[in-house]
Amino acid sequence: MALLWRSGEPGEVRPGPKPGLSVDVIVDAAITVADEEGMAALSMRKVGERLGRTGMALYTYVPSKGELVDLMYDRALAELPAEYDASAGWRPAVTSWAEHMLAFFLRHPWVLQVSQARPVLGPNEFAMLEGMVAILHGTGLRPRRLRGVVALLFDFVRGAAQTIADSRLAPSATGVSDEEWWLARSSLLEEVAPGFAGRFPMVTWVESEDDDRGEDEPYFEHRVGETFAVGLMVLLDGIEAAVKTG
Amino acid sequence: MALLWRSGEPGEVRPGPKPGLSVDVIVDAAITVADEEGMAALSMRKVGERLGRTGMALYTYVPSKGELVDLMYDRALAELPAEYDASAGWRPAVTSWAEHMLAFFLRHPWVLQVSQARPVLGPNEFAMLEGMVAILHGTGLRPRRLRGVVALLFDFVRGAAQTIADSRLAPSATGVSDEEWWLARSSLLEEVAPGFAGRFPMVTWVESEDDDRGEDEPYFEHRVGETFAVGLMVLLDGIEAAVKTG
DNA sequence: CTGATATCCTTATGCCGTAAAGAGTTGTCC
DNA sequence: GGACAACTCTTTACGGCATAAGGATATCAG
Repeated sequence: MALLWRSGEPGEVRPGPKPGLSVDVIVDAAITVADEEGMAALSMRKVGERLGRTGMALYTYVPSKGELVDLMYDRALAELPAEYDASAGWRPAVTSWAEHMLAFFLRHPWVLQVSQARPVLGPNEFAMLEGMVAILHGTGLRPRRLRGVVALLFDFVRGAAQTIADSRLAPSATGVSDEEWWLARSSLLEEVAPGFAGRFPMVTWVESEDDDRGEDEPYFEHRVGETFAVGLMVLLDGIEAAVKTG
Repeated sequence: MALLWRSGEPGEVRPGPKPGLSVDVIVDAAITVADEEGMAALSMRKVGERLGRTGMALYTYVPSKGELVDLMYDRALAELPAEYDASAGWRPAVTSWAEHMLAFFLRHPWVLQVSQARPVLGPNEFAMLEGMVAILHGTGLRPRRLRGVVALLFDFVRGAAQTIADSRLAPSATGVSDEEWWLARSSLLEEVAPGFAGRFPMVTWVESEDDDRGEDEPYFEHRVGETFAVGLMVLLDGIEAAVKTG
């Protein structure tokens, strides 16, 4: 964990060859690999190769793959804004926070496989938290209530990001196009599970489009984005109720 | 996916030795392994050994480890209630759903590493959804709104479960006791990150206990459970607002 | 019995993280 | 300058993983 919080080390002069790498370039290379090929394809050897070294060379700078992943996570979080404009009230600020967060997760889907695995406790994770607690501080919510709200917000955004990221991977994995996949989903289910609609009437109903939507544009990315927007609205209303109760 | 929905196969008589195993006993054994040793320790070989076979023997019944994990997930979900008593209104019913769900995740922490990885679309997953949509159907919420609420609920409970599961693993991994770990967290941070409190004042504030709590009982399990309860309350209030708006 | 089909095993391939040992480089101290 | 220690990076190796390939054996229909 010391690596997470290291600042610019003094760089005392020491014997031995000049380091050809650094923790920073290793973390950057690892993030590139994860962005391009996904977390499953991330290996020490592959990161080493990208830097013109063997996989083992990385162990001079980083004690293990696990620590490298922690570093990747915290470094990636650095691209998030540190502050949000709450001058128009907490609602738009929280909305902005959630949207930045969602976009971040979609830019680095591999983060979704890190953030839920354990508390990493790096500086940029705290900076992100700091940003959103700062927004909500003005509401007058006491710490205990506020912790609940923070957890709720974070879990919701992460879950929504996960769903969207999945919806992007699923079709390419099966070879069908995006729209086809989601159009096929229901018929596929009826085929493999005869009587699906009768067995799960509520699910069938809730998955149906709303009355005010045309039948011609049922593609999933929009649908899932809509679900995010609705969930966020409901969540904000819940916070509002908590704020009013004091 | 056909395996997920297979009912009792007709069992047509066919040449070859009698099957010594079945998909069911394999899935059960795999769940036992995952419950006892965690998802990371789950391997085909280990499941095979538990059944007195080699790892390769499983491939007669199950096409890949990935499919086995999908089957594990859907089978585990079967232990959840199919219906909830909504006679006292949707609020207690949803609360009950959330508590069952949370307990389920904590009973099988490995599920947390499956459920967010991709849509599995097994029968018991739909049964679980059916149960909670049935609760909310009575609120009069339209499908679009309801989808947002469902996603919100599910993501929240899963995220909360993840946090609690982490808090149980973290100390044992580092070798310190549970209370020590969480007591040490702040001082550890001040040590490794001098000026933490000044750098992240809001985080420091929000992590402080509420005024009406004694200093003598700061252990984390309670704290995290509290956060779950608060989050759920906020969430329910949000749903209530959505219901009133119609 | 024959031939087809099934279960299950052994073996092998190519990944993975990382331990161990050593080659080569660069500094400090005498 | 020479010795030594510290350092980077490589090679090799170990034990694990999922799973492809091939073979031994058991069980059916004919």
